[in-house]
Amino acid sequence: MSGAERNSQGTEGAGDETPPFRYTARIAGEIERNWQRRWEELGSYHAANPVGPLSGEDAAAEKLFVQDMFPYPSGAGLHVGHPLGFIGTDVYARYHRMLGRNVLHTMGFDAFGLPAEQYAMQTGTHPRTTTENNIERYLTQIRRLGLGHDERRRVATTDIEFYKWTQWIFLQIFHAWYDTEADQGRGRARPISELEAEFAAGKRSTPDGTPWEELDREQQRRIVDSYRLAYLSEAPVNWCPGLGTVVANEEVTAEGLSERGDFPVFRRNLKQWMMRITAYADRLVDDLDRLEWPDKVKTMQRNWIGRSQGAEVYFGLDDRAERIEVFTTRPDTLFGATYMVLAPEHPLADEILSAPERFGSWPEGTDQRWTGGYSGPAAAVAEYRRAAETKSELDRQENKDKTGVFTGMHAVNPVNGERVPVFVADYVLLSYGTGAIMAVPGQDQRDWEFAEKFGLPIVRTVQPPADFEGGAYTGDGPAINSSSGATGLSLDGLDVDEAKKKITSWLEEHGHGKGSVQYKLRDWLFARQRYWGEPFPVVYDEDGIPLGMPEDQLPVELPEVAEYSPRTYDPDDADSRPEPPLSKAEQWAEVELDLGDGLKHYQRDTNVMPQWAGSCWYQLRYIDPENHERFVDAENERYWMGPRPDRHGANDPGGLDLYVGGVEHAVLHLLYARFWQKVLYDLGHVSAEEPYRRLYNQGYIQAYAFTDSRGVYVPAEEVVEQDGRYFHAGEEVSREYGKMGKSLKNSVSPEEMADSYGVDTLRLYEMSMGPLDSSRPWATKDVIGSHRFLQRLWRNVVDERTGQPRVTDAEPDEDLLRALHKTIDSVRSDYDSLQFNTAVAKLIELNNRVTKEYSGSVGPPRSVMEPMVLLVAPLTPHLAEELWSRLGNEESLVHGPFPVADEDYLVEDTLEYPIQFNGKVRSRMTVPASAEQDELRATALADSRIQELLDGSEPRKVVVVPGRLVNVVG
RNA sequence: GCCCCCGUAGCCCAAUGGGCAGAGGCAGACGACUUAAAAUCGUCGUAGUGUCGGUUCGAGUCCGACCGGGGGCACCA
Repeated sequence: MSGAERNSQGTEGAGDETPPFRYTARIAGEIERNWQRRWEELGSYHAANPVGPLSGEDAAAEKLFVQDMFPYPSGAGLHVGHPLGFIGTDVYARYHRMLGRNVLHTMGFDAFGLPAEQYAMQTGTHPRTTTENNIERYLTQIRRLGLGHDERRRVATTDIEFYKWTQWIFLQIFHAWYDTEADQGRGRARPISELEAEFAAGKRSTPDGTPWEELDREQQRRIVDSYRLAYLSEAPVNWCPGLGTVVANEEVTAEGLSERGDFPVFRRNLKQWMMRITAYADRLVDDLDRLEWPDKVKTMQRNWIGRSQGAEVYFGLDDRAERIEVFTTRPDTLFGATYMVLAPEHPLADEILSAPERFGSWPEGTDQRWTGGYSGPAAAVAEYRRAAETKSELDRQENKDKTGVFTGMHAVNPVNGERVPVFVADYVLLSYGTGAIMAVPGQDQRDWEFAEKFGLPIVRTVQPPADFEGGAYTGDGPAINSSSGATGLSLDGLDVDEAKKKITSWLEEHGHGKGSVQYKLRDWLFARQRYWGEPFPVVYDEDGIPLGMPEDQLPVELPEVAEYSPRTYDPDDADSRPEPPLSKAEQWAEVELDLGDGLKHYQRDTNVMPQWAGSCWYQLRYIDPENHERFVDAENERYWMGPRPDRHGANDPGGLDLYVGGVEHAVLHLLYARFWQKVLYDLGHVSAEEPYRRLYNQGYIQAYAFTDSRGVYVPAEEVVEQDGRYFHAGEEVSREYGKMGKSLKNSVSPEEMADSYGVDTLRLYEMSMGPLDSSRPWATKDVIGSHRFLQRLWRNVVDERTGQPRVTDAEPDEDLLRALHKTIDSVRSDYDSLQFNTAVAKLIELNNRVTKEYSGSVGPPRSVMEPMVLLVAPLTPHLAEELWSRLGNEESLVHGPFPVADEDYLVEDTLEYPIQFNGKVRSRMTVPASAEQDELRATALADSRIQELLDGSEPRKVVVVPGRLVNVVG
């Protein structure tokens, strides 16, 4: 499309007769540039802190902290979908700023990450250069939107001053441990020095009981290190050869691929940094109840943490000292446990492999189905394990057929002394619970399937309903077949909950088990073998013991390297090993330091932190971006984020007031950030227990895309619709609905819209097209409607020929006053609840009314137009400022005033009631608003139409709803 | 397979704790302005709320089943 044609969709193409002061795209653009410059000169969006370099008197006011999810400054440029949430938060922030609140709203950049690194690999451009260029470009785009950000508070995670504090926080976590006994068993992070002191004082015994002072320094360190909240662990991690790095569980899709790049991920034992997020599992679940978050996100976090209550049960083994420990959520079904299953990697399976003499052949009478065709348990288990290891996650998912082999061992069910066979099967996972289960086919569908296949006994221990058909019964019911003469225990007749309680205490009493809680949540794998991330502030001594850098040596800056990429491999090469880029900076990696016992040689950690690190705490840095002494000043933190029981109830955990972003961060960023916040809280560095008190997920702007017969995308803006079919250049094309993007040829940029209509029109349209939290299709052709409204509003204030105000000092009539105050009232409540679409509708409605009444030579009353200008100001700030100033006001309206509805105009003197007859509206009546039930009833029954319908008979019933209607039932 | 959310006019969307189905915008028709067109302004439809059943004086709203769309989880014992 040519430039001229493109313009014709806007108002720029208006002919010579266009009145000189009409609100066109050209005038809108001038106004927007002007006011953006004025705001900058005035520092209109500067929020005052109580103390420090950004302190100011405004901090005496009630605060509001509004935040958008940290954007990644991609080089691709924004489309109109990106700023939806940014505009939403801006409208909310502006509204509250006008109400007199001290509003903190800014935006920084989550700027570490792969794209800049990959671009560096291709072009040799330093990732910092790319990142900084992208940030500048991004800023140019969002600044044009007129967002009221405090520019002084912009941060980027890649700023050295910023990541110095990210490293500092890492050290706090590294130098801390979780005391599960603290705070009445809720647990709390404490400094690691306090743990060492407990060991040294003998208050806490070492794992094997050796007195502390008898251990050498290295042994002591190994023990202490095993308690740290950030720790090194040699454990199975997600190794992604295609990316050349390990990734967190949260970054692996259900198909076993990396979320970024879709490369296969393999479980490999590698030494890696972990964060002990599991220590916080209970608090992370429980505190969800204290948050004003969408239920959907809370549910996703609950599912991810996956807390389940149950019991550990110990099964003795035939002729052996060991026992098998299992975790079950259904200890009440113990009498139905007819076999057991170990995960293929279970330690007990190792013993079978290491004792082929004992497990060389099958016990007499072993069922053929149990052998897998092998000569004995040792061979069968070895082969089964090997097969399980090579199976990818995807294979395991696709094939849910139960497989397994018998181990040759029998265990003893503690409740009745019966011998049950022990199997190895891959439907049991080593990583969950104890890696072993008691199998209860009667009450578990998976066990049922296995039992059927292997010919194992099935015992129902819960009575299913009479009409129950099918396999395992997992519902409630009375316990059956659940007693034993041998042990004297009986659960028969108890319902599931009662039976659970009884059996759990019986197990504890007899030493056969105990109540237990399990979680799906695993510790957070925190290291990446990449370049463009925060280096770990850690060095290793000659014993390989990790030591935190002293605070005064922070930041540990990223070194220059020749190669920005880690070594990557064939995506399927599971046996490859990570080689971080920083390990190639040998000069940097080897370092002489004095860490207290003289100048010594150390080796730096060559991993970098995952991209999530910066976004775990950036809200704290927004508060105090210029503080060089501390990551955030305590008083400033308390002001902006501290708990406010007076406003939010006694249980308020604190946190910022409104956090808006997409739902895709439900478990990653939002879980990690909560975790860091809680550690910082425990260690006394912050006053808020939660980072984000209120969360709101904005929807997405989507778009139609069109493909021709070859399946190639054609420019969406050139497609025409005819009778429900779509054509491009005369050829029929097919329509699909989804994302907006350059490659789909359906991308619309904010700049195009701003050029055609002005930014205020774009902002207004985005806010009016639907509720902020729902997704909807973009429709460029609809934007004109928002623009027309602004033109009419402008015309009601400004004479299009002279540019002079049209308003008069005449008093509006009472009807108009009522309409105005009703609008004020409902727009305020819509703004409060983020219902911007209905606020816009009400403003248009009122403006249409004014337009109708005052379209002639007499302009509308100033006392109506001034409040209207103030009401739209959060949505269209540039236009509103311009009109406000043309109305003769010298002060900017950024800090108010904001109209207040006069209650007197909200109550009506008379009301029109519908009168229903048998539920259908048949007539109407107008009565005084004060009319009581009896009067309403009498007036309704006296209505001629109702009389007619009743036709002389008595109504069977009359329903009177004051303020609503009257329903006569005949 | 299980769980959650959503289906209102040609399209995007409104509609208090059940209480008059329509606030607003787009598109459309007609009209004003214009030599004409664009732009602008004015006037005006259209659906009975995905389907079936239930509760109720009264259901878009509550309950059940089903259909369609979106999302989450998926051997987690």
